[in-house]
Amino acid sequence: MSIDETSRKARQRPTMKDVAAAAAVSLKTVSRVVNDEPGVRPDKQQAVERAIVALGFSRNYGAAMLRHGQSSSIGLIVEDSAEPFQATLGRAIERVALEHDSLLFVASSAGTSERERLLVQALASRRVDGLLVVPSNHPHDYLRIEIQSGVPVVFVDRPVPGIAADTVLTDNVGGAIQAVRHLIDHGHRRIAIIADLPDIFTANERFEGYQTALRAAGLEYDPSLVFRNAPTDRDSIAECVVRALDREDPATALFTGNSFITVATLRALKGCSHRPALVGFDDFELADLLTPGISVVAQDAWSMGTHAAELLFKRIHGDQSPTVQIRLATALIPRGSGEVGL
Amino acid sequence: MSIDETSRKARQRPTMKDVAAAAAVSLKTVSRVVNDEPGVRPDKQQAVERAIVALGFSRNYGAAMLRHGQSSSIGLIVEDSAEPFQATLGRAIERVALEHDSLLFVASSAGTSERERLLVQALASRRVDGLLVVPSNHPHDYLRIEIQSGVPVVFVDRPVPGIAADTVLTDNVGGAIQAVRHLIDHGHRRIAIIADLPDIFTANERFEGYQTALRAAGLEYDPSLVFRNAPTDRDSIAECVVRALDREDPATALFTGNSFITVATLRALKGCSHRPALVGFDDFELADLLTPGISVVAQDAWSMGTHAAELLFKRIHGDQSPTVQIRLATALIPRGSGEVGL
DNA sequence: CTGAAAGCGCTTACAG
DNA sequence: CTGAAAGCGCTTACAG
Repeated sequence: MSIDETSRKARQRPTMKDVAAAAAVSLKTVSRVVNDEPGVRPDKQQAVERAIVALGFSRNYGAAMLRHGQSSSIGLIVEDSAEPFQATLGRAIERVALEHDSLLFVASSAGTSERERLLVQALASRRVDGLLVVPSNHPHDYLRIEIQSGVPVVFVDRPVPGIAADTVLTDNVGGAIQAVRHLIDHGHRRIAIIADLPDIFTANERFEGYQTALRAAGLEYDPSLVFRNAPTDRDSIAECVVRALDREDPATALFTGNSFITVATLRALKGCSHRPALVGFDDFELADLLTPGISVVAQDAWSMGTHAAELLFKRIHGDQSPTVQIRLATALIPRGSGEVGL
Repeated sequence: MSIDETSRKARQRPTMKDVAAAAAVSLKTVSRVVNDEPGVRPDKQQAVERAIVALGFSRNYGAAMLRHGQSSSIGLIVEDSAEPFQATLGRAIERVALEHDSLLFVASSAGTSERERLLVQALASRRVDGLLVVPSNHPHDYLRIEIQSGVPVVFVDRPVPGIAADTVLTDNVGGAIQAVRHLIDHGHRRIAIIADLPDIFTANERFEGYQTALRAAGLEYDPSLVFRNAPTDRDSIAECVVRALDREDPATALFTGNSFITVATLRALKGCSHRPALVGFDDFELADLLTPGISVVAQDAWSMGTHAAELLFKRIHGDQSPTVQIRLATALIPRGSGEVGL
């Protein structure tokens, strides 16, 4: 009964063979019509089109794929598809995919390499035409295998050392320099940085920018103003804020290394009587509605996704030119918090 | 040259046949090992497993699908996958899908029915095992066709009149009642509502809750406090705010019908000397960091997605029981803006 | 426990 | 302009 049900359902969808029978033409003629191939007599063409509508036929891409090797789908692996930056990235990629008649699988790795490997394999099994990956900071041998198998891969937001593939990055160093210089321009000399763990690529680059900006301004580098070990929980970040401010020679300005840290810092600062100047890396919603508005160096997730996806489809369409790395500029958005003097 | 390249690439991936040859067994034995079927002698099993690793074999799901009719993938159609509520929905669905060894296609309809139809067809062509849809408010005949073809469909956030399918909704009426009663409890008698267009299902339900709460408290319904035509641009919403407040008998409290409207209202209110009380429908990030914190009635996107996906997989696994509709409760979160008296 | 044959729904390569 | 045959990589149904 249940098996019967299943096989009936499977048969319920009409195939090209059914269409051919209904239109009294051969299977191949239906195929030509469906694929817009030339050389079909108008009357047969019409008969086929009518049969397609009448039967409610929809071509089985899977079957076509089996023969010609293209699945008309691509995959995106991020850490967390619900996080705003990555969600926007996905939306932009989705748009480009649709332009190429492709559909997007979205999968979240949660930042673990086991999960990432599992997802790469799952996507490879579906024979996606290409893969976009925001890589976790771990070995990626399984990705090398896919690349060797001929699956185009583009890395987004972070490169993977040792694997040559197109990569789209934010200009993290430049962005951090913008942020810190902005604070220096407003008279600050003691600027603390609260950033992600040093094993994260973007965190390292942003720290490098921080140092460069200080050096360029002839400011002394004070290690006691550097907090690079902020784990991703609010309390530890709040502790960093206290350590930066609650002392004899406090920081007068803060540079926060990503939007999670920025927001956690704001929570810690809430209710403080004398607040330091602040510029955050990465924009976030409502930054302009807070009092004061939060100045940020913004990354452009939308163009990042667009560039990455376009790069990927070039490869899918056979582009064999050398691997490229794209760096996207950031934009300083002053909203008040960074324009506070001493 | 380029064609050669392509065919070489296509052949680069080893097939079960290759594995069978390498392990000196038949194709069927490889199939048994790959599918964890019983009845394979341990030594052959090992030989196959070794060959799989050695060749880097990964099963082609597409080919398997062709035979047994399951693609091990599902599709999600939302209006905008980058919008926080829908992004969280997608993330929750993704999680459930992975538990069922399924991968998730995410596609954004931009709220237009042409795009939605196109996406339904694209997903149907890929023979997804099921479809989750946040439907646009338009006819959905193309969906009825898919349902008749046997594709399980679950509607999320909004029902589709005339199509019987599992549906997961927020208790919009109850949530609106919670919000408005909260304002009434704090002494407000003149409560304005700024909500979405009446052709939107959720907007209607929330308006119904607004009316019910007023009636229950014996308050007069004043049509001049009702703004149900707010198009989705900031300026029109700002205009509604002005019309509600800048008059002889102003509203003392505002109920905003979704988070976009809430935020636009806050922007309009920024800098106002005397701000009305406010409760918004739907939570948003940083609502607690604003001054005052914004009180909201929160929907639970995560459980919404989880429920919807679990419902879908039950259907995929053959559940034929009657269609259900799930209503998820909302939660009032007081943060300050709604606890302002007269 | 094992395997040879047929077939899923298409496209490719070829013949007329 | 049209179609019959073979084959893509698997699973199903069956025979040993």
